[in-house]
This record gives sequence, structure tokens and C-alpha cells, in this order.
Amino acid sequence: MATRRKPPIRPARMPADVRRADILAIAARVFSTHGFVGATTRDIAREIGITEAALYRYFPSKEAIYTAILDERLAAEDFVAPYEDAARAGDDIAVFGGLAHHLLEMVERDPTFLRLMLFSALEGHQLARPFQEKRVRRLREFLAGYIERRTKSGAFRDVDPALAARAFIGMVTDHLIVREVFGQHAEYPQSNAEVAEAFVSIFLRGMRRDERERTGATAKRRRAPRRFK
Amino acid sequence: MATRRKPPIRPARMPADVRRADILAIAARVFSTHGFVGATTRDIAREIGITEAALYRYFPSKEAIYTAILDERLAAEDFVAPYEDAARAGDDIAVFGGLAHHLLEMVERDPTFLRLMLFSALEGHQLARPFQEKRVRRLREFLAGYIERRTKSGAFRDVDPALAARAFIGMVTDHLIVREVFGQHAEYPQSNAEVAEAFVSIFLRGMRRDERERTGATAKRRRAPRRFK
DNA sequence: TGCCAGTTAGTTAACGCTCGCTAACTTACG
DNA sequence: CGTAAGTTAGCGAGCGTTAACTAACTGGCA
Repeated sequence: MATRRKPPIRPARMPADVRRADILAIAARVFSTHGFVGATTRDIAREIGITEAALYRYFPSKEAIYTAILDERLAAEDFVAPYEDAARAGDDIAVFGGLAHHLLEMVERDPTFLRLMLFSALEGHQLARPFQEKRVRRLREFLAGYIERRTKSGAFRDVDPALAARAFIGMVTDHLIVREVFGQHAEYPQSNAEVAEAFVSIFLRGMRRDERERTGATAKRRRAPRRFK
Repeated sequence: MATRRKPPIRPARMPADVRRADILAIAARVFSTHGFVGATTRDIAREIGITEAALYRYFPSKEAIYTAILDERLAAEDFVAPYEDAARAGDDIAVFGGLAHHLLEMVERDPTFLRLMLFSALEGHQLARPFQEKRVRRLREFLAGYIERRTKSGAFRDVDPALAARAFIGMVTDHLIVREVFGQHAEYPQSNAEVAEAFVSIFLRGMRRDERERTGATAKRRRAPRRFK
């Protein structure tokens, strides 16, 4: 059900910087719903309420609009930073719960970016790469580093930190994908806080060494994995 | 680096059923790499080594090829069934480890279907819906049902079964998406068995009620969730 | 067995349409 | 009035699709 905003006979004349931001916002929405190839410059222009030719006064090509959108989002501030204090303090719940809840809220408020990233990656657009490098890797390394420290200090069991980080991020992002991309919003009536709490409780209990174990050797080897058929 | 299979002067004449299967297999690959809109009938025909017109002798439209692919894959046998015995026996490791390992292996062997599903969902193709209804829901309800029974029997803690199932499936599918769609294969050198073992160990330890708790009230209420900022 | 008609798996060539993009012109505003 | 924000009109290319044609295979009959 697209809101087919019919353009007025003559659109409002807007200062360039305002119009530019306008274009980026609306184009992001169109790209995120149809992908780069699926979105047409005619669509974008119509949604904005101007002609295609006007679009090309602001950006030299369709590709340039796309790049500008991703660059803009990439430049957004680092969302991991707020949790570094909690990480130093070893506050597991604040770190994992805070990040999970933040991600859930952020994407629910604006699923555009999640969809843009998935589309980019699937379409093999090289623009998904910098994001992957900068943001996803940052999150994973932050969590993996934290998990490794907590393991060394004896609080967590000896599980591959990269896989453990992946496991936690996976719970959250997959839930987001199912909700926002596959549109199964109705299937999960729980609040973001409830979802975050459930994931965190499973993960932390799964990672924490309990008291009895903690009295044993810190570098205790995990038992050999069972073979799966 | 697409293997640009140059067509011979005259392609091999093939019986219709063989050619049809050939078309479906190759078209699936093309659709899964470029999406429905991104894949062109010229591309598909060239990859097969015939002309577009020949394509249209087998299928009335591009859409029909796409539907045929998805129908075919939907008709594949139920991959949850093999784990119902283990579920009845309450063998947690066989259920979760087996399913995780199976999914990891299956998608690694042929990532086509995962990509097709993601593309379909993103592009808003109604063909993603039946799959979602039949396969994904099946897996989730199987696991949620199992978790609920294990909770009632006192083996698992009292966590929302739908969310717990989502958490486990999420670890696995997100790992698959990162590996196969974002192409971070190199980042995760672990074998599928190791990955499955890590996820299962975190999840099961996170869900299981330990002995001390088990002596207490079975229907013990979980403590109030902490608020996340 | 050898030929040949019917069927079937393919081709060539082009259609109408939409795509990204542009040149040339027009109007609102400080 | 000059400039900046817009328009109209249309280009060449590539899209899905089709009509009309052609060559390879197959079974039946002399």
C-alpha cells in the first residue's frame, strides 16, 4: 500500500540543501523497498514530487544517490561506544541487554537501513562492504573482546569468543530480519524489552561459569564435542 | 567472476524434461544471485546456452520460471521429521545439535535457496509467503513445542518458548546469512560441527534448570526483567 | 534397411515499453 | 535582473515477449 503522493502542478521551490536531504530520505525508502535495480529514478522522483531531470541536478547518477545514502548512514555515530563503560565494569547485563535493546528499538523505529544492507549484500553491491567492515565487525569485535576478557577472568566458560559473539548478535538480528523483512510482526507480540531480556538471560546463563566450576581450574578444557549425524 | 559459458554454434538438442530441469537449476542460480528484477531472461538463456525464445517454449513467462523454482523447492521433504524421535526421547543435544548441523551443512552445500528466500522477502514477492508459512513456521513450532514440553517436565527454565526457539534458530540462520550472503566465509574458519556444538552448548546451558533449582517449585516465576536504557 | 513425414527443440528478428540520463527551455525569488 | 530550482521532451539501450522459420530426431512403411 504505497502512499502515491500525487505531485502538485508546480512543486514547492526549495533551497538546495533542504531538497538534497529530502531526496536522500525518500530515495533511501524507495531503495530499501525495491533494491537498487528494482528502484527506478522515475519512482524516486515521483515520490518526492519533482521530475527526474530535477533529481539529476543534485546527483550525477542513480548510483551516486545510492552511495550518498550509504555514506551518510555510515557516518552516523558509533553505537557501541555507550557500552564501553559497562564493559570495563564487567556489567554483563548492561552490555548485552543494552546493545540488544538498542538494536531492537533502532531497527523498529526505522527498518530502512537493515533492508538496504541486506539488499546491497544480496545484489553484490560493493557498497555493502564498507559497512560490513566498519559497523558489523566493530560490534562483533567489541563483543568478542569482552567475552574473551570475561573468560580469562573466570566469569565465562571457555567458548570460542567469535562464535559466542556471533551467537548473541545472531539471536537479535535474525529476530529483526524475521520481523521487518519477512513481516512476521504479528507472530512476536512481545515488547523489545521482553525480547532482549529473554535473549540475554539465555545467553548469559549459557556463558557463565557457575560457582562450583569457578573453584576448579580456570583454563579447564571443554569436553570433546559430540558428533552430529 | 561469472563463468561466462559461451554457447556453441548449435546447442545440444535435449529431451524436454531434461531441458526443463536444466532450466530450473540454472535459472535458480541466476535468480538467487541477482534477484527477480535483477535477473534477465537474456542472462538465464545465455547461461543455459539457448536463446530466450527457446526458454519461452518451456515457460510462459519469467514469473512462471520463478514460481516453478519455488514450488519445486517447497515440495522437498520435511527436514524436521528426522528429529521427532529424538524429541520424544527428550534428547536435547540430538534435537538442537542435529538440526543446527543439518541446516549448516545444507546451506553450505547449496546457498541458492537461502538467497532466493531473502530476495523474495525483500522484493515483496508473494511467493516468499507460502515458504514462510510451511517451512519456517514448521521449524519454529516444532522447537517451541519441544521447549514447552521440556519446561513443563522441569528440565528447562521458564522462558517464553517462542522466543527461545527464535533465539536458537536465530543463532544458526544469522550465521548462515553472514557467511553466505555477506561473504564472510573467511571470518569463521570453524567447521560446521564446531559451530553447531558451540551454539548448542550456549543455548542448552542457557535453558536448562540445574539440579538445585529443580528441587524447588517447578512453576517458579522468573524475576522481573531489568529495564534497558 | 532406407527413406520420409510429423513432431519437437531450437533459431532469427523484431515488437512495444521502460529504463537511466540529458539538452534546451522556463519560471520563481532575493 | 541574474541565478537557481525547476520543467518538457526525447535519446539510445536493454527489458520481457512473440511471430515466423528451421533443423534434428523418431516411428512407420516399402
